[in-house]
Amino acid sequence: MLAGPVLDAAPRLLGATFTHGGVTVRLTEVEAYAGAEDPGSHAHRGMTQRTAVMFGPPGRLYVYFTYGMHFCCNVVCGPEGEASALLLRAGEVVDGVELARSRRPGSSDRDLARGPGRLCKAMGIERSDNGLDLAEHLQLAPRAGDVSAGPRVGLRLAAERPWRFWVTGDPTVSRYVAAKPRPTRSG
DNA sequence: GTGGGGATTTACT
DNA sequence: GTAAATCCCCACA
Repeated sequence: MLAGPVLDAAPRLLGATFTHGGVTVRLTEVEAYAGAEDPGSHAHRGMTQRTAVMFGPPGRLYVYFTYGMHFCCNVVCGPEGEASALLLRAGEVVDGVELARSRRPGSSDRDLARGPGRLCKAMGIERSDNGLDLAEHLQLAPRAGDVSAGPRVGLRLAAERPWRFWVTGDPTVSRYVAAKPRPTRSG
């Protein structure tokens, strides 16, 4: 049961607070990536320089760059060598709101960290934070509300696995958008 | 050394 | 709702 530990950790992370760059966020949405066996995970093709952090010990931050302009961050949750992690998809800014606003001008408070790329931007997370030890950044807390589960977002492989978890009814949870097929540039 | 794809967001219609 | 923006990473030769 490789997926076991990650899927178990997901509900516990919801409601927890994550502090970085002077901003504190209450996590409302996460997404599980369960090791090398998971076709949707970056770790699927084995350890590379980029995914090395995922294969390392739990409790560290895995940051990656995507679509040429956005960072996304994960919390490594599985034991060392398993490469399981939870993508932090959304949260509510509960402290450092002004700093978050300055990083995301034009955004409403509700949208400050509503989405993985937005969350990283609001918190000032970037490539240099890859591998960061989260021991003093993550604070588990009692969760207000129930947890829902559903399909993952944005993936073209194994997206149907119900490994996205969110706080039921929370307004800062991102809207589900199915992966869009990309047109080939060859035409 | 080169080519193709990606765990997204934003602006415009 | 649809389209565009844009760097990095990985696989192959």
